[in-house]
Amino acid sequence: MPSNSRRSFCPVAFALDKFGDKWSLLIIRDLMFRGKESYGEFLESTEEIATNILADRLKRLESEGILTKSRDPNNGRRVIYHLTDKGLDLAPVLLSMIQWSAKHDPDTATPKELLQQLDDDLEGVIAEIRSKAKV
Amino acid sequence: MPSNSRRSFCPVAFALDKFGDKWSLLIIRDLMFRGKESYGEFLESTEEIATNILADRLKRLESEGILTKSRDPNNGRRVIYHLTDKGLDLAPVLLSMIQWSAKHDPDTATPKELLQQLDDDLEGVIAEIRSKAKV
DNA sequence: GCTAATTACTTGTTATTTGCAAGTAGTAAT
DNA sequence: ATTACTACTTGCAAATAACAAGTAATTAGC
Repeated sequence: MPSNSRRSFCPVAFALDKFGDKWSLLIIRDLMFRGKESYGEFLESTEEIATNILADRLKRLESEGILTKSRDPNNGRRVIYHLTDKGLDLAPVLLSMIQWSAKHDPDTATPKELLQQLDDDLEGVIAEIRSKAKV
Repeated sequence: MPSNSRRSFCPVAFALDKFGDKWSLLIIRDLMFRGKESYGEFLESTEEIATNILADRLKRLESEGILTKSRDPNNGRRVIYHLTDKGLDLAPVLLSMIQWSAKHDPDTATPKELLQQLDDDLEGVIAEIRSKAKV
């Protein structure tokens, strides 16, 4: 995106332009929390993203440097996606959204233990996410 | 929204369904950080939201309990909007987005002092936002 | 009280994006 | 060589957003 097409130089607008839609953060969630890494796995999520939208978002997120695309060395027809450091830096955004929803959605699926962990040691949770991703 | 129309019970999906579009968080930003409170002030922001979209988002955010609508007691033709506690609880989400953009957008407009404050005393910044809103 | 100016929207139309269904292409297994 | 698997692409209809214009309620000035 050329810089003269930006809506503004506001950091909130910048972030929204990168992942501010109904699907991008769900893909990032799948990568960050659920160990998913392939196209087919993303399609299986209960929110049921459309296949063309998934392809589009993966392309955009890759071009923004939030994730990377590569071949699975064990299965040449499988493409695997991973979060970059830039993508992993979104952990605090996701985690604060999870905390907000846990507080305001009576039917949230978040386990109480994770919420406790987030309250007690947010940095530790983030470090754990990073260390799992580094494998 | 009836609970059977939910995409899932994932907290990330819940949050995205409430404010996961290109405009909602910019309105919340204006309320939270810029002291804006009226329709006309929101329209003035540099991102140039369309007037029908603004009306729609204000209605949605109000119905979700994120903001409230009232008449300005000093000017009866002016409607003023304020964040509820539920809306103020989004401060960590906004602030983590600001931190992410500050790190990854070379042209970000965020002042260095605020970034330092966020690193040093995030809770203090959030408390300040709350206290300013309580007026 | 009448007129003009403010402020907050609504409405109608066009452009863009999404969602759905189907099809294509490269790689692997047999 | 054939079939299956995996990752997409394409075409079309529906929904959403953007743009331009108009309406309604309130206030301020005369």
